[in-house]
Amino acid sequence: MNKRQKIIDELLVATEQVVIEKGISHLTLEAVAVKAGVSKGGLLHYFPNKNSLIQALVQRSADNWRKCYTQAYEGASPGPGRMARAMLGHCLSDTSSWTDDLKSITSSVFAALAQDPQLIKPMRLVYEELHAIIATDGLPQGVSETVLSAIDGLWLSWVLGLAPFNPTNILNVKTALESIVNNAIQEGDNK
Amino acid sequence: MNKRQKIIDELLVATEQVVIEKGISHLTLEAVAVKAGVSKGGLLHYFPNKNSLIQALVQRSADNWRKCYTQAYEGASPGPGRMARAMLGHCLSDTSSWTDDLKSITSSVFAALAQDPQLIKPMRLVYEELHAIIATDGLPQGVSETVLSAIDGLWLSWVLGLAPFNPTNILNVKTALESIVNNAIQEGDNK
DNA sequence: AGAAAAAAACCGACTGGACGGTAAAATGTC
DNA sequence: GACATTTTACCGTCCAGTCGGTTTTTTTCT
Repeated sequence: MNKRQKIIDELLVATEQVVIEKGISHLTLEAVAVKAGVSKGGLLHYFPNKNSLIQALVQRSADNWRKCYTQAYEGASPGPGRMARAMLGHCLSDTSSWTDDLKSITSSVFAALAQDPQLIKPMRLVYEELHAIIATDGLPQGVSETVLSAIDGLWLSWVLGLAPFNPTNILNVKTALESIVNNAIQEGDNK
Repeated sequence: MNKRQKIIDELLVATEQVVIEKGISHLTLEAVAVKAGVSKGGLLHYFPNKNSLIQALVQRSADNWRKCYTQAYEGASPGPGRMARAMLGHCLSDTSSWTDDLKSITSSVFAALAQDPQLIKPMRLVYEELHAIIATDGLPQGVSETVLSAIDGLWLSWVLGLAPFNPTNILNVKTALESIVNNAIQEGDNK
């Protein structure tokens, strides 16, 4: 990674932090510049305008997200419900950097929504890819989709500020989902 | 409902429409006033500032949301999984005004996030009430919570613009959830 | 009932600050 | 010296909120 791209990355990290720490309403070029330790002009040297800054932020988050679930998928054993099991293992585990990834992804989504909802497109593409994999997950129709939706529901309600981060509830849902997935796999075996 | 409250309600509806039609970034007092057919001064006569406007909007949506699930709950037959069944019947049915309610709720959440994340509090309270009911739903631990989370995931990913509104996917998830809930109820009967 | 007074509703020009963006100068780098 | 980088000063726009005023409605008084 050359120097220019390294700086760009730092600027994007700063952008993310501003959103997380101060909220979208305080996401200004000035705030990002200060957080990154440069002047506003310096920031605008790398991104011609705010739109392109957020565009890059979203792209970065989307790429990261894709990497997340791809890794989880590859880490799970092959067979029916591979993606469902991968997500349960990765997204709902204590040890993962799940919450950090979530904050990152969500700050991008918020920034995009506040700037221009169309900017969210790269995220949508990743989501579509994810759904395409889910559709061939090999469990009875709707089961893997349910796992995905339930996980989505847990983190979205949290990042929107609707629900507190509740480990107990997450664990309960995780356990229930695991048993659902296991049942679905067994039913498939018995057929 | 007296005249003043009727006007206030119309102003809140206008606010909602502006968010839905133009996005949070274009939610200005001027835009709301125009949409409602009054002047900015007229709008500010009822709400001393933007903050109080959005505060009222969130409160209204929260009340509406509470009404939604309370009605659904009361409409479902008593017994284990009553809330889970209620939500599956109401939230994921074709005939319901679910999507309209969602747009309304979401526009409030967005407006709150853009103005001041703390304003979301009334929503959080409703969510907590909902969870309290869910916790006593009588199914094995985590099952009703999973239903709630899955439904949340479906609508949140939609309203955030991450996923298209996909009736087929919704139906698949609904079917899977119904079978999960039915199994959980039967298991309880057999014990 | 009808005039007078008071209150409530409403308007729209204006202000001050915030913020996105520009441009030229200054600094550093090869 | 040429080029990239960075800063500083500045501009124009947008927008929340103010304010003085007008109109409409309600209340009060006779």
